[in-house]
Amino acid sequence: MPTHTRDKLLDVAEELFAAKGISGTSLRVLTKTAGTNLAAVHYHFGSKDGLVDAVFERRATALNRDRLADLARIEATCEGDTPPVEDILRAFIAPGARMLDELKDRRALIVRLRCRVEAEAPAVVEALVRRHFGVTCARFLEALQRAMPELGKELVAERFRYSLATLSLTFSETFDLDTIPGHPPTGSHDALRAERLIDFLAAGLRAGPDTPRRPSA
Amino acid sequence: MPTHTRDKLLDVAEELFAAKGISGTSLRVLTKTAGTNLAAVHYHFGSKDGLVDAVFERRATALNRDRLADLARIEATCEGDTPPVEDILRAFIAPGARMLDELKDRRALIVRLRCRVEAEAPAVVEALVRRHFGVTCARFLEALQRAMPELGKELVAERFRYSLATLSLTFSETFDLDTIPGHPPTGSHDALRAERLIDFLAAGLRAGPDTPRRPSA
DNA sequence: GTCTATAACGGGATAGAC
DNA sequence: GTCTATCCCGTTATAGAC
Repeated sequence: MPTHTRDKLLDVAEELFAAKGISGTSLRVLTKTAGTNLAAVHYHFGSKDGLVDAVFERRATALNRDRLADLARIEATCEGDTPPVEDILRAFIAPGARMLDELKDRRALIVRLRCRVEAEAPAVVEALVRRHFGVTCARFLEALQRAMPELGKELVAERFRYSLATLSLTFSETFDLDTIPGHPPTGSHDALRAERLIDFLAAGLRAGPDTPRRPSA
Repeated sequence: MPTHTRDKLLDVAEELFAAKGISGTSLRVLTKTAGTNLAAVHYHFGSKDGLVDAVFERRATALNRDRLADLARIEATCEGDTPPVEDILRAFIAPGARMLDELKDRRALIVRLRCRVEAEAPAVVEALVRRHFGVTCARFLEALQRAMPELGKELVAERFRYSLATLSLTFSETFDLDTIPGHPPTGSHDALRAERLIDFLAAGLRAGPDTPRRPSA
């Protein structure tokens, strides 16, 4: 295989970036782990930034495709009407959860990468996140705004932002480890966790001022 | 003032850590911004890690104190009964939002730091977040579990985790800038945004399988 | 308590052989 | 397409004068 080294670099980079962050991963340990050397990175990707972008793009492309396809399908199902919020959320969340379950052996994924990127330099966030996810997120935002016209576009946008924040951190490893001592991550099956997350987010997105203060008690 | 340099270092460090992350901030630019030099850091804090911990602790101490005080107060108000979910959330969220508004001129805060830390090395997360916020989070989790016994402790714990994730990223600068192109951050007043966040999270925390699929349409 | 100067190290990028 | 060797820079940490 001519580009075997290239793929190996992508795999190892994805894994290490997700685990230790981008700036926390040096090309030295990266290439040593991949069984190659520094020069290979610069030959195949031009620079570390080039490698970062390639790693990100490989998953983002597939993820965006699946998300938009799922959304289009459910929108086609309910002719003329808008799909329920849960279904829109599922179209956004499920493809990532599916990926997580499929790639479970290698502990690397764009879903975790998305969280990792948060703390990189603003330029990196701008270049990667907005570029790779901007249009898809805008598309889903529209769908949600159409599904809840009574809330107003601004409020839905703000709540969608909250949802994205939750999603970003939920599937990261580090967040599960901390903050609540003694309470390990609940389910190993990410697809199941996704359903519980959808319940949580859908209720939050739909929240109205008329929410009952005490449910049943 | 004898320890003027020390305070200056803490202020500048907090600001830069929140803006560029910990590993993204070098002691060189940090000390130059503070108008001092490398040696001062090691004299006052022993190492960069020592500085990080001091920066974190200064805000965490005050934040935990305020959060627990607010919670104790609202629990005292409703004798014997459990306070509503919104009030518990407000006791957790409002102190941070207050801090943000008060320290607005300097754009630094533990609330943003909390997000920044996410992508640092796991050791940093473990050392800082769990240590500084562990007991307080556990205390609030108990309160929420008492407020919603019908949901079961595990589900409440999982949803509280979602809430913490949302809170962590919501007040970060970077997250607002990306992901949804063309939609700048909504309100400048963080206390107001906190109330909207409370609505969102409370509805999510309380979500039941009986949530209506379409609210009013 | 604060400084300058420097040590000791690790980072990404590159040249050039093969 | 892959390697070794090296360059150059920025990093933290430290020594020692004041």
